[in-house]
Amino acid sequence: MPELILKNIARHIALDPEEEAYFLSVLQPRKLRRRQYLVQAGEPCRYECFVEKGCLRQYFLDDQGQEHVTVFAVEDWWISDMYGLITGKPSLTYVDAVEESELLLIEQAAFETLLVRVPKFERFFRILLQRAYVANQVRIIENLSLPAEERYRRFVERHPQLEQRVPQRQIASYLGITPESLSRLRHQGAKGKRP
Amino acid sequence: MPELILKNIARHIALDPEEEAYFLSVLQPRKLRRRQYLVQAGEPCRYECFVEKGCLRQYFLDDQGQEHVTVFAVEDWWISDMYGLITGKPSLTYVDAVEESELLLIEQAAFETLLVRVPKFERFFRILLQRAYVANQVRIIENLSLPAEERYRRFVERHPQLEQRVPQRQIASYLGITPESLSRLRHQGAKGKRP
DNA sequence: CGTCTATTTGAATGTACTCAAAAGCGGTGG
DNA sequence: CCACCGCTTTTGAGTACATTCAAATAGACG
Repeated sequence: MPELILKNIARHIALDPEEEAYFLSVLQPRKLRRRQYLVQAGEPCRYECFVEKGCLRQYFLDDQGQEHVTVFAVEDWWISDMYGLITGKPSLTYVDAVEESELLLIEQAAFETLLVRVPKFERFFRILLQRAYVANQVRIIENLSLPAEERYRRFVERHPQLEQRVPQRQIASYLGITPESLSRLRHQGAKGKRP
Repeated sequence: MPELILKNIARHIALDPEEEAYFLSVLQPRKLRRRQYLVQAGEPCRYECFVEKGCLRQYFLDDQGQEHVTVFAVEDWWISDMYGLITGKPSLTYVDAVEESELLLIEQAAFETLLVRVPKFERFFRILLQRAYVANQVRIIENLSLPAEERYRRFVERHPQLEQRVPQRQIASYLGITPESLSRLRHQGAKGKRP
């Protein structure tokens, strides 16, 4: 069944049959209901996670208890609390389901073992991380240099699906603006078209 | 001589003597004067770069021709145009020297070969990238959730050295504010202490 | 249906910005 | 050594965009 994840991996490395079998044996399927947590901040238990179906979000709470969404992950994406996964320390972030989702998890210890037993995965995750790094650089750049309206425009352009699936409140959080501001942007932006 | 880079690497992987010798043979020492470019946007030539001494900055130009600093790299840090390095396409960013600097470069092709011939480096750069990823996530979070003054406070806290070595103009750019605003922050922040 | 949360709208506020000009600093050449 | 030039930093005034607080409306879920 896990066609999707194998295709995802095949984009960057080629597994022989044994490696593939071993990899599949490491995966833990899991379903998540809307609003259900995969990871909670402060919790020691962590996974590398691949989304087969549905949509997850990652967020953290600031000093005032405000939520800030850092990542959305839809089908064919990887998501995890990278900090927790690397350091073994308690997570800094929460990950929960935006909608009913089907996941494939790799438990932290199994993840480390996988990297040792099939070193090709070192390469695979390095490439994944490089892309994530570049994407984050671009996001930092855009957050700093673009007005909110333009950031919103680009967000919709890049994630046409998400616009419909995720509450505006959370998109506003991802963009770093208040829900009120996003609401105004959306309506003013539409109007501005006629002279 | 290149003690520093070997110690840097030894933090995550252990090289045997041959591997070490090969690695050293790949390094190209280079000195850079103040304001001299290592990489220019649009240029196809790219390196993975380790800073032995001095300080580099990475930045890009937006549509209006404004500079935006994305990274400072001092001694014992790695810096590169990751986008160019991954994709082989022309760089999106500029990298130049803030002060007289001594670098160790790995040319792009040599870098790919290194990863193949000494796969331990896949691991090394994966770990490096994981840390960079987390740092970028934190930066995104802070840019979105903290007022400029607090961002400045934390920047100084984390990079006490840079405060002295880099023009305020560039720090302002890194923080995503205008030089005027940074100047005001610095002076108001100091005053606010007495009732 | 009723409750709870999300979204919209309004009014007042504030933070950071733009534009403009003065002051400071460093380097260069007469 | 001093005078000048260019660039950075500071300071001031007016402005704009996004925020906060508050309240009304709309939607979703049990």
